[in-house]
Amino acid sequence: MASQGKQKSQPEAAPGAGMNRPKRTTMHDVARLAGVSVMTVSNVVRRQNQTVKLETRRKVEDAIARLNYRPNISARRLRVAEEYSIGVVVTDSDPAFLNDPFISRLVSGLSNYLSNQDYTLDIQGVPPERFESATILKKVGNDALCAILCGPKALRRQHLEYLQSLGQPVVVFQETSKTTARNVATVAQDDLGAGRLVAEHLRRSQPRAILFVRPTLDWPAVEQREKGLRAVFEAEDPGVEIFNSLVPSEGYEDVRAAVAAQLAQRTPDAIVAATDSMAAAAMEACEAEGLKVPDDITITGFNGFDVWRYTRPTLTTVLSPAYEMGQYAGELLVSRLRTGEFPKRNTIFPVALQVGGSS
Amino acid sequence: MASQGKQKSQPEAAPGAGMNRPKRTTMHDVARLAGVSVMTVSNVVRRQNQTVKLETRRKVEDAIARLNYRPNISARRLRVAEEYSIGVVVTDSDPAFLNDPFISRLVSGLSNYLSNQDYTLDIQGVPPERFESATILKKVGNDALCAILCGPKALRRQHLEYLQSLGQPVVVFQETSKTTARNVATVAQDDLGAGRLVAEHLRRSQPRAILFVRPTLDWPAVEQREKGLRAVFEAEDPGVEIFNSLVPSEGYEDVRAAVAAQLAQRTPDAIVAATDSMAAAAMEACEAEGLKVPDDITITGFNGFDVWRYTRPTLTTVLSPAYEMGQYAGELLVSRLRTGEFPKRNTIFPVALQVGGSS
DNA sequence: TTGAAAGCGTTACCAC
DNA sequence: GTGGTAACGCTTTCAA
Repeated sequence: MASQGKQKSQPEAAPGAGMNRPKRTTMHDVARLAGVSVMTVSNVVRRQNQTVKLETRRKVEDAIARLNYRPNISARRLRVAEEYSIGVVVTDSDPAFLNDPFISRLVSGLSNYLSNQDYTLDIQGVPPERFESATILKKVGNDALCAILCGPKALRRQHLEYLQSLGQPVVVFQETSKTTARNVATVAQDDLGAGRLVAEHLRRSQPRAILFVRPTLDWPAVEQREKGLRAVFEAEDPGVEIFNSLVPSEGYEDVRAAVAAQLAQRTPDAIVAATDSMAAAAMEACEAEGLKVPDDITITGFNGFDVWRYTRPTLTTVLSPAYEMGQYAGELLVSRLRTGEFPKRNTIFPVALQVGGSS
Repeated sequence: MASQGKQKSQPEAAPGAGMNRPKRTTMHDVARLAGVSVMTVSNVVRRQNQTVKLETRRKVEDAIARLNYRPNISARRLRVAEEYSIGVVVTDSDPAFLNDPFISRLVSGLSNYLSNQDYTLDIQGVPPERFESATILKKVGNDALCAILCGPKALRRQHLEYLQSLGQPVVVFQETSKTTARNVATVAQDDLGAGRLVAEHLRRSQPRAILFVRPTLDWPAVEQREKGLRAVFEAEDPGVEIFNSLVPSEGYEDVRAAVAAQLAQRTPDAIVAATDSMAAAAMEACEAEGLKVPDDITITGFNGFDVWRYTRPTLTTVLSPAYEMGQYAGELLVSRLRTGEFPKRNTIFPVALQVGGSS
């Protein structure tokens, strides 16, 4: 409607997508205004302050402020052949890939560490079947990569090999097979131990039959949790039967329905769910069957962040150091980039059982 | 232990931080191997396939595969003067800034949309008091920015002005003051309406006193929710008293304690909490006081994603289209970058009341 | 203490 | 259809 007060002189139609993008101020503009050379501006910007006379520096800083100058990071990256940037790929079938509390904490920790080191963080979620087409992997725009992979072991291995072929340092989360590849480090929490902790805890109530509820889509962590759980019972109470309920998704409704169907056939003494939110859904199914938790049936989860507080009874779960793992991955990568070596190849973070009212 | 079979020739110690970084393959390497010029390689890489003879293209693609070549995105960005990248800044006092379900969904939606458009997403969380020092803002590395701002209105305005001064397109989330600045668009959900919806719903149970539980640190959304709530009661039932409980953080324990302290003094008929997780904490405080929800006291939340399902009774809440808002912001920005104009300046997404057992 | 020149890897432009 | 050349904005190097 009303035309804006000030009419900007239209830069002659630039070609293609760049249209209407105002020309950015560069070091040359600053240099011209300050009456110095670009090199001096560069020295000021890069805080090489020993080199620049105070008076000159003031002039330059003044010009920078007047022109609102910010350095072009792509030009710098090109010149110094470093990106000061880390890329994160998450394979997940859920489009809201950041919504998983483990992932959101992991990425938060990583992001904060990297920001403090003046690194940038690029993030991309991708469904497992399209992994190799992730833009972040097709072009070189990061010094190193982080990956959170899901899916069956063979697929994950394939993705991991693809990552290695890129020739960049990579930190892989939650992958349990050790690596000696110079370019790869793994960071995981002790999910095997987590499964064991839950098993040891459950043994006290002497269950005869345990239902393990897990999503169809494999997560490495889920595999490990089941493995740890089974290992303890096989060794200590081989009579205990552990049977699985595979749920097509981790969605609350899917899990609730699957557990309800299972309970209609057969009622175990204990339900071990692969995650806390799945445990909460299982709890609702039990409730609906009139089963009292923990008296008629016990329920436990994994990766406790908040959900365990909300349910009634509260959930027994295993606490995860996800945020710290993210930070640590940042340390590993920055260190790898600076020294040429990962300070540690395979790291496993300990976890802790937290007993709630549900078991 | 065992030394790897193949011994790589060590590139002579490069200076500084770049050490051990292997020299990357460039278009020139590909061109040399394929026996063509760099321009031809460039044309193949950029899919200018009409221009390149099939046979030539095959040769080039072969060389690319053999050398494992990936284009250097910084060089391209510098040359075309576009970043194909969007930056996201989140001000939050919680280091795990992605853990908020609203933010994690918003960013997921944004990220997915941008990935599909071959844009990269940079993300950084920063405490409100250090906003202007966010690396993502200090250098130019994105074509446009997104911001989720918290804190009191004056601070947010200051941050918004700073963003505008950068001269890049910006989408601000959850900011309610309309803007006509050519470089700024706002995307918000109808939190004022959300407050009203809750109020209208509560009126049916004819409360005399309502406790609004909110964090000390202002979020624009929280302001709006309170405003909507109060507006309805002021207009329709002016006798109803609405009093606030300010909680230092959104942490479960803090909220529980604050509400417990409040209840010890005075018991309202209804608690309206600024978010669902705060509502869950409030519910526990009521439980501890022996108050039956919803008979003795009702509880409602906002921004329902999952928490509402977990509590007993389930929470009455207002559903948020966070994921869609993120996607839409992506559309706005890409469109702005392509056409020079935002297709829409201020967008408000509708929300929906979802009645649970808690009210 | 300052500055001139070269070059990072890519693409626009234009000649062949 | 193909390729030579210049330029994007910055930093390294070295000379003044």
